[in-house]
Amino acid sequence: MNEQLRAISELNRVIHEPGRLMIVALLGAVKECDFLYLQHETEMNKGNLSSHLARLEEAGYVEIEKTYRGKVPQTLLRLTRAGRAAFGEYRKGLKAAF
Amino acid sequence: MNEQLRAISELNRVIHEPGRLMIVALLGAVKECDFLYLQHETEMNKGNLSSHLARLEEAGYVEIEKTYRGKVPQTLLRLTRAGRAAFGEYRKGLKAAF
DNA sequence: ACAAATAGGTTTGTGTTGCAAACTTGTTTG
DNA sequence: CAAACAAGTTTGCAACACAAACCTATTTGT
Repeated sequence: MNEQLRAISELNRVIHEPGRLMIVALLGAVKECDFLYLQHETEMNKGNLSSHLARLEEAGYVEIEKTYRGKVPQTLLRLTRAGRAAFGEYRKGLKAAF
Repeated sequence: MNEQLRAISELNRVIHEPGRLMIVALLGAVKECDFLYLQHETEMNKGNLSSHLARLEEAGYVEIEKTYRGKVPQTLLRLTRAGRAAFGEYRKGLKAAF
């Protein structure tokens, strides 16, 4: 197997999925944001966004902090160190592939 | 939605799947090859490879020609014009995203 | 010569996903 | 105080990726 194909086959699937890739790319840029901002930016519906976030949290890539802004609940999201590292690796993989 | 996120969300899913991405990348480089060469290069099993190829053919991205080399059957694969175009778009999308 | 193994794929079965609709819990508005 | 709204989560389902089993023809071993 050549290096290009190996790089492709080793791409992290959790991050590779476009829905999650959008989330990770955004969080990589803004450090922290809330659920609704993310929903607006990605144009995903809530259900979809919620489950992608759960998967990223389960993978240890995203921290989910449930808090309040006054009386309205607010969910804050940020990449973990592992998430940032995994995203870095993913981009390195892409570079190696293309 | 910003341009980076839009580029990600518009990535062609048929091509995005790593198994198929390997196939398309390889066929983009070699113009034509047979099933077994592809299997060796990608390290996929036959079943998996066969179904990814079927999906690419159905999308109009790959041509599958069943022929013989002496008495042994040989399946030749190549990208169609549409496949080449779609792969080009996909790479442009990646560039726009990262 | 003929049974068993090999070659080259395809089809089937199954566990995972990605997705949107329906639901939940709390708050604000008429 | 009922109805609408906000902020998410859970559920249900169709599509998918993957490998095991299968198929058909040729080759090899005895």
